[in-house]
Amino acid sequence: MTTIDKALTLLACFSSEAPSRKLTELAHESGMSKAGVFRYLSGLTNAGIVEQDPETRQYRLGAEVIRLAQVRDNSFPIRKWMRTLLAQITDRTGETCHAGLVSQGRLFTYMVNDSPKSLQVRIDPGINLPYHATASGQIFLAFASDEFVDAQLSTNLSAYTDTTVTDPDRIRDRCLTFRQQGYSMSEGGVETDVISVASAFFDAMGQPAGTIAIQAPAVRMPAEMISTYGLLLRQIAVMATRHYGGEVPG
Amino acid sequence: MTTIDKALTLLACFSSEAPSRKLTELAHESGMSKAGVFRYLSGLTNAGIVEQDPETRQYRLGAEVIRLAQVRDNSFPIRKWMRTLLAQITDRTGETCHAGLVSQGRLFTYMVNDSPKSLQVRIDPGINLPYHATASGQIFLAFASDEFVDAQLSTNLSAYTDTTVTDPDRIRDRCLTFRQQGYSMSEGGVETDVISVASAFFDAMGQPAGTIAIQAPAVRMPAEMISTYGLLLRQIAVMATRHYGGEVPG
DNA sequence: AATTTTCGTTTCAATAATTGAAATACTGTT
DNA sequence: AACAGTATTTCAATTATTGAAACGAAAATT
Repeated sequence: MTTIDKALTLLACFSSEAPSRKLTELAHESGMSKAGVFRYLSGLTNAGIVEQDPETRQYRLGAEVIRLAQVRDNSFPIRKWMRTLLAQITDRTGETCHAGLVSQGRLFTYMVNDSPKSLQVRIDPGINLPYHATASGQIFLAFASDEFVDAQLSTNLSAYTDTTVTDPDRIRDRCLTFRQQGYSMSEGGVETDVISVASAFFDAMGQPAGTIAIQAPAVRMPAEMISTYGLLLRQIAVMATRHYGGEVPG
Repeated sequence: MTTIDKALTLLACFSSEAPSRKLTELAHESGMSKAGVFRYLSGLTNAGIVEQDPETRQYRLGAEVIRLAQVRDNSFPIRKWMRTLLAQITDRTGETCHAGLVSQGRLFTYMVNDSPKSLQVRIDPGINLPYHATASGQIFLAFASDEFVDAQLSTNLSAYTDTTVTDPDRIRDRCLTFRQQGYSMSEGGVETDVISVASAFFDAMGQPAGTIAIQAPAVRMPAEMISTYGLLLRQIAVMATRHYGGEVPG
């Protein structure tokens, strides 16, 4: 492992759930020495990738990552067409929807389109989507490589609610069905009384690149609506695959 | 200079103007050996910060920077209130406006709000704003430290149009006036027939952190309107400073 | 107000990684 | 088929990285 790798693994420690981190915390979490982490953070700070809060001395991501994200989006524009696709979904369903993207093996909400209704599911961009407990995560697993699925399901699968499925074998079973259907559903996987439905879009090698999902209060989601929404999402996801320059497998 | 510093300076080579770069190109531009640049890019690729186009073998920024930017925005939310401020500007003026942010000494467009009119100035987020040739850049210089101004004005100042001011001393003069006014203006600095007006917002140490600007076709910008818009932008920028947790100097 | 604890930062000699020139592999072109 | 332009890999000399421990500063506790 090179110095650069070590420095950059620190970036994985920053998430929406824990956006500001103390040095000691980072040292523990990454298993590296305090002195080393300090030096790595100094380097990242020089580049503007992270910055240190002058008051709390905690480290957080810096303004440079914003510039880089804009540049990325100009060179590989997803935002532009994704916005349109999500708008179509909310128009037709009246529900909150989001697009998930995978990076470094982690699936996160890339873009969210809020429902106009007053009772709505609230979700922010940049949130991690656990594979085993979300519709997005499961449809992703359904099309991912065996090694990837094994890696994900061999970690500790937290039960966010009473109804979270945490048994790896049951998840594998469900994913088989989801793959055939082309869409997945999850009831109360992360939060009770929330049902979500998701479909995946693919890259040029036919590997899943991201997901598109609807999240709605369970009371607005009778069984027949789930399949209707699922088919809609599958259609939209095909368009996403096309925009992405990808290929739907099989 | 540490290995990390060297690897991360490569990131500065990626911009909206040149989002995809060849290895050899990067080696030349950064003045580092080809082998070194290759290793650095490998590290950055492992972390998902950059990725290589499988066809052209060119390097571009990766999906991880998008996740990082979302996390940054959740921990230090500028987007949320900036959107509202820019909307107010376009509502009141009918013109395209943008917010600029500084990172690593470079000012770039952070957010753009398009004019509803059919004749409008087109500008994308993530574009570099040259200090000497834009209204945003000049109002930033007007409040920046002497060292910063010296550094910026001692580089080659390109003339984008016939009317671009490239004489450092004249720029310094203009900045003095702009500082007193609290807003700047630039006529045809980057593109002919475009006038822009800008104001700055500040961080907790009273240093300029970013800018807010209007860009309009020159034909819609008589002299008296420039000062009206300038005063509006100054007001809005004060609000931005407050949201940012900063302090207006003087 | 004094003490303890916690955390960030610096130091330094042993160690292990980085370094770049040159060779090699690859890709598309003449 | 040879060529030109790139991207990778190799390898021994060199140089930076390494982490334990010391230090300093701030916060929490007594």
